[in-house]
Amino acid sequence: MPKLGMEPIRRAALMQATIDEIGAVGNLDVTVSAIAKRAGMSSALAHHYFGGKEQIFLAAMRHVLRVYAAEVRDALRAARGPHARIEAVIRAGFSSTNFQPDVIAAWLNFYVLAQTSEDANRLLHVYQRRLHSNLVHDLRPMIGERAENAAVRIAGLIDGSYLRQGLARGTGVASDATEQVLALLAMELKDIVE
Amino acid sequence: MPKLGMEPIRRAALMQATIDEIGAVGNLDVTVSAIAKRAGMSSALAHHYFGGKEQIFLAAMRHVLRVYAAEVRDALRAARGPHARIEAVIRAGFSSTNFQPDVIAAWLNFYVLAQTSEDANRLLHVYQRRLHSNLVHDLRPMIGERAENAAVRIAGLIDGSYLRQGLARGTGVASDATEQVLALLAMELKDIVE
Amino acid sequence: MPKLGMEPIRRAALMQATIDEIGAVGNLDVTVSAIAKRAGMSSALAHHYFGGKEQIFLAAMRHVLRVYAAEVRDALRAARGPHARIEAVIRAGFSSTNFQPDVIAAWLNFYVLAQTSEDANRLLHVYQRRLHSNLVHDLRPMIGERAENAAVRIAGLIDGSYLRQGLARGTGVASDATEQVLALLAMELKDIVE
Amino acid sequence: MPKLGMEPIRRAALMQATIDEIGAVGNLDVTVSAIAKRAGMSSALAHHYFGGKEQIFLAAMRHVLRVYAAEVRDALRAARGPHARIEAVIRAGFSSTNFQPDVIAAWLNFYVLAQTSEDANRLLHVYQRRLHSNLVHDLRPMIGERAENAAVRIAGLIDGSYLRQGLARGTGVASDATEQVLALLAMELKDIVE
DNA sequence: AATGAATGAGCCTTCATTCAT
DNA sequence: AATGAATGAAGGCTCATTCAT
Repeated sequence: MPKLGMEPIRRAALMQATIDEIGAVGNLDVTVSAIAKRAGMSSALAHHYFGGKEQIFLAAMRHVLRVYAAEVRDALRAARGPHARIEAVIRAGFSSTNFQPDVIAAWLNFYVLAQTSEDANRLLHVYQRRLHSNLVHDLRPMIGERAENAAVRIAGLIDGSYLRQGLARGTGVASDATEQVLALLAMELKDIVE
Repeated sequence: MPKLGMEPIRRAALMQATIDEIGAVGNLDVTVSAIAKRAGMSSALAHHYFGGKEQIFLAAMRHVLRVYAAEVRDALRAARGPHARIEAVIRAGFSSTNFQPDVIAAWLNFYVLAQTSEDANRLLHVYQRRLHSNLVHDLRPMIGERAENAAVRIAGLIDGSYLRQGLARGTGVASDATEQVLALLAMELKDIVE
Repeated sequence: MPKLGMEPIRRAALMQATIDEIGAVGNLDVTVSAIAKRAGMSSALAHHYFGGKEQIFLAAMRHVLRVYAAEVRDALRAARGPHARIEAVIRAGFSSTNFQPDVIAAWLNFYVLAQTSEDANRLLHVYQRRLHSNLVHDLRPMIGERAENAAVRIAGLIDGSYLRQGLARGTGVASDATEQVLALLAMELKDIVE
Repeated sequence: MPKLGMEPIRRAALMQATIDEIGAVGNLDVTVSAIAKRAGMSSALAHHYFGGKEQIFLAAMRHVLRVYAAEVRDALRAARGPHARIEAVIRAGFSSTNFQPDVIAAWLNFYVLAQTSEDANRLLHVYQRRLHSNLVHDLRPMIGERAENAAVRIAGLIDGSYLRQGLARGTGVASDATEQVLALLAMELKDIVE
């Protein structure tokens, strides 16, 4: 069975398994063995490829962020005009890929991990900065200098919706979350005199 | 040496020590021994009083919620008129008592705990419902049926600000968070045609 | 069964068990579990009392050194005159207590440990310095300035005999080793012109 | 790329790498992977050539012994007369080749290994017997029947010096060790009446 | 009321070794 | 000839929890 070039395959399998396992368990109290088993290999191999537990977590986190970033990029490419672009960014966050229980659980736990791990903290900051600049970039043409604060609020509400969704396990209504953020967007755009 | 009435004192000390320890460690990977030591007693005694680790966590969580609730109550009592009351509720969330690193870390971790523990989940829902109804209660006189959605957005932004604050450890700017939520409130109130 | 004041008893049992286990296994590839089992307790308790494997080793090493030191001290106390004292020091090293397979194996392994552990190195140096100064102290009255080098040779032969004894497991002839060192001593004392 | 005659080269590289690695680590807790990497090959290949870890150790040990034996042989060849020959044997042990930290560490660890491995034990005995007979062979013409015991003492001091040198890592003074053994030799030769 | 004593269970990690290519 | 892939086994260590005092 052993083939060559297994490394990327194994790594990908482990990253996905990590997300799934965190989703299944609900927190970061996840054993390397469980992740490895879910990925169909021994825990020793997982260590061989990643070096340690934290690095497995970080890789999984990067994976989630990468998927999210790709989704945003695609959505932006298809959008026409600033308003459509902002809406695209918002909708991407609540897409079926990102708004699933497993992924939400992973995000939430990554926030916790970020309190301890410098690397995790950095990754999350990258995400936040990117979201912020995406929003500002398209808000500015429409509302000028108020774009900065508006972006903070919109991003804040997105995260808040995520957080709250983490609680209501199972009954996730992505549509509602999306609508609330879009409603906020509408207000921000209409609100001439702040 | 004292023999009578130690229990409530011990329990209170343990709850506070739990918050502190979670804040210090940054996550729920907190040992009962560490908590007990911080509270100045043996871990065996901690078990004796609370029965187990999860129950210690839950008690700490209730404590945080209780403190928060008291703060809101006091703020509401001092406020005059619906607008002032809403502002009071918002400000309470970012008060110096609740917006400290330790407490934020505790909150964040309770969200994670709520994904596993039914009791924790219930407690967090109580908090959310209370916040929601507080907001709706005073928004309705001003904006009628739009109060429901507005409350969802405001509460969402409050939670989102908390979440984001958990990341920017140390550089907490409660004022900014408060301002952003108040700005949202202003928009919600002004926004006649939704 | 749990009593109070168990700590010193447990610690002593662990130290002895460590010596025995090293002797039985023949090297430092000794598991904490095996030591603990030999001492009649769980490995967790061993960790509780000593903190870790290396510290268990060091404690055992100190124990061996302490026993040796006590034996030397007693022997010195009973000896009359410089010559008798030196002979006492030499004989102590090959006493039935110190020249047993277990203890020899332990010594040999401690030498290895001393190459890695700073603490172990220090302990062994203490032993060497003490032996050296003991020898010099009583040699000097008899052979003056030649005492230094004579002491180096005598101590060296003592250690060498130990080393060689480590190989000939089982067939330990303490008497021969002692005789050889005493013979060296005789030469050192007689050798007027060096 | 080469295909023929690689085996002896690979084996030699592994033996040397083993010595180096033991010297670097300070004990026998040396991984096959580390040895193989140092020798520039995969650990699988190391197993392929030697069969297992212990056999790698034994091969390295034989290598050390072989180098030592060659050095002694050369020295003996150049020496004229019994006294010169004995001195040559002594000096060989403390030659720059054999008295280096790496090699000393290896020797020391081989002594430990000899307590467990029958093969290692045998190898070390071969060394000891050879040293002994070398010494006796040239001592006998000079001091007759006293040669046996003198050889034991000289060999013992050589080993003891080695052992002590293992401790004083870095500050190796081969000259002093040599001088002490030569001084002992002088005494043994002069000492008419034992 | 309070604690030292004690442990079973479990996790991360390492490593020698094997196997297919 | 040589190696990447893979794993079983084991070890050190931690921790929640229990118990006798």
